[in-house]
Amino acid sequence: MKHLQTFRLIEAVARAGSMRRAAEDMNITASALNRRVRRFEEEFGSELFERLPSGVRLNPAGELLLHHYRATLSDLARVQGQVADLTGERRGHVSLACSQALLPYFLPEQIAAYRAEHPRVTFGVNVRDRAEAEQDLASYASDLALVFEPIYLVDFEVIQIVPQTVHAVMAANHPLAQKPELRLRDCLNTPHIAPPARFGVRHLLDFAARKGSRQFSPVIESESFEMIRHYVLHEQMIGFQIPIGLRDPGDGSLAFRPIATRDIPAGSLILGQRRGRSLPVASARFALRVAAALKTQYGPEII
Amino acid sequence: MKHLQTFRLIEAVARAGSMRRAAEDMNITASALNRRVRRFEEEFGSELFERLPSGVRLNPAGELLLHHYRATLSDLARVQGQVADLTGERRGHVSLACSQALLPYFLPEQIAAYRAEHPRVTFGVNVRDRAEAEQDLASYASDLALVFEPIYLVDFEVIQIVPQTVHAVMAANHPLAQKPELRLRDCLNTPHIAPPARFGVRHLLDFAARKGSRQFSPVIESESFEMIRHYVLHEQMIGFQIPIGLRDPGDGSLAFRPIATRDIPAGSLILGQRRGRSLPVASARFALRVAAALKTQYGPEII
DNA sequence: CGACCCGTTGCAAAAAATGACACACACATT
DNA sequence: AATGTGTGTGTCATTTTTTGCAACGGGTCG
Repeated sequence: MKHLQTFRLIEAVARAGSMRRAAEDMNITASALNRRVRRFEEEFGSELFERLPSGVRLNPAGELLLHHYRATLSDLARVQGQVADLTGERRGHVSLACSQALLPYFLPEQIAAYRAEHPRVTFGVNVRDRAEAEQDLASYASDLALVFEPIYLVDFEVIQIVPQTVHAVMAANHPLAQKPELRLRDCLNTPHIAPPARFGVRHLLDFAARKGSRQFSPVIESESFEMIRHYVLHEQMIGFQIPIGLRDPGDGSLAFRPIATRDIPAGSLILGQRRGRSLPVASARFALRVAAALKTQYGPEII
Repeated sequence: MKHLQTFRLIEAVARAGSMRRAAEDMNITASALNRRVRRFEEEFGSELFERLPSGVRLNPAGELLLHHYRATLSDLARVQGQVADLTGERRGHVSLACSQALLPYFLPEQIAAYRAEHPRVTFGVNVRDRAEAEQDLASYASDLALVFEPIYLVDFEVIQIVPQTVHAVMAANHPLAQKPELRLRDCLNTPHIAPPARFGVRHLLDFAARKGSRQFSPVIESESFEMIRHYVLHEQMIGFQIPIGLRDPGDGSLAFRPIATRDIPAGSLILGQRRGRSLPVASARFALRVAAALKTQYGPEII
């Protein structure tokens, strides 16, 4: 949209931290860029940047304006989606921030099913930890977030929430695989592999261990849930994951068992959006579908 | 704001119903206007108008876009208000739609008090009946609405609500002025003057009369509450008004008495805004003040 | 001090928007 | 049927706006 060009430039300047660099990024001269910014500032009635010897930085007014721009952009996308709806062709773009556990099974299934109905809708999947996901929503970088145990919940509007019990993942021949349900002490007393503290599963584990005056001390820490899932096949060790990220591979190699909820209470997997925002049509529809799937597959027990 | 010029033109075309007329309104030629509209339509990806032999009319896509424009405009005004706040000078504009009863005493006092603190804030007061007020909010023509007995309440967010008992207004020497409280039958049995059906007070009167199998039939119908208030001084007749629009002139000429709430239940005077909208700073502050004043002066009895 | 990067400005060239006019078409009046 | 008036839309010269280039002043770092 051409009428937003000035905003795009301002955003580029804010991102680059320098007029000249931004000018290069946007393929215009520094002088042209500078004059557009100055002209806009005059019209707007306030400077947008602090001019430092080393470059520029957004001042509070600039922050506010940039926020307005992002909100405007988002609303315009929504309108264009609705218009596309009117003309019959469902197109659009869905961007979502999600936890790793959703990647192997749940999200591919959901996206594929949605795209089977609406082939012109494109997707952007951003893997984010709990904190990043909410920041993504706040900056309009993602329309939706699907995260396990989000943190702040400010400006975060819950669309659907389902409980997820922490499961231990291990090789099928692991001794603990005999028991139908594991206790926390079983896990702490055997070598284990887990993600770092910023992930929801680890957070629950740490918290539960501290509560029992124990310490959770993994032999291996890995950011990749996929690596954890595979590693337990190579060494007698247990990993951790939530049910939505687990499925029996069918070859009998992998086993997973729930950990007693009296030791570790079930965590919440939450689908949400930025509070008060009207999502683009495609994102809103996809959110409905995901919410329904979550409820069907993992609801409706009370948390 | 220059970057919204195209939207302004589109709005003008929609309003005028004709390119040429809109061009004249906006002081450009029809060809220039036409090209801007066409160019935008192409960029936007959809036509905005139905081209009829007699002119143009917004199509659904155009309606959606225009709504986006108004929302954008409103948000930009809010941002500018916040920026003005940052720089210390409180300026801005408050537009509100209100019922007539607020005009003689309540609003002038409130606005004057507010402007005493913030002289750079300007006001737009639009007198609207119950239906129009809500439409004003929906189209962003007014930031706030202060109306008696609003109708639809869709997309209407209540900020403050206070009860208002219908009062009879009459000359001090009117026989009914002897009683401390009037019954509905007293009113129906004496000549009366009232506003038309679209006003809240009349609505309550009609409704109450029908309920008692009577009919409310005023001798004079007037849209002007001021005229009603003055007319009862010239002829032995009773008019109707809510307390917020009444004050003893001090010369003993006018009397007003409540009508028993078991005959006519108290109506609601409601301060509200468009649902989900973030108001400009000035409007939000003014709303807070008005809400507090309403609560102090007419609350907090339960309705 | 010189080299470098920063934002900013003057001026001429390029690009975009505009105004004036002509055209095709639909409808109402003559 | 002819005419007149309204509509939207093209064409082209003209005006306005924007841009690129080069230069300037000021700050920082080696």
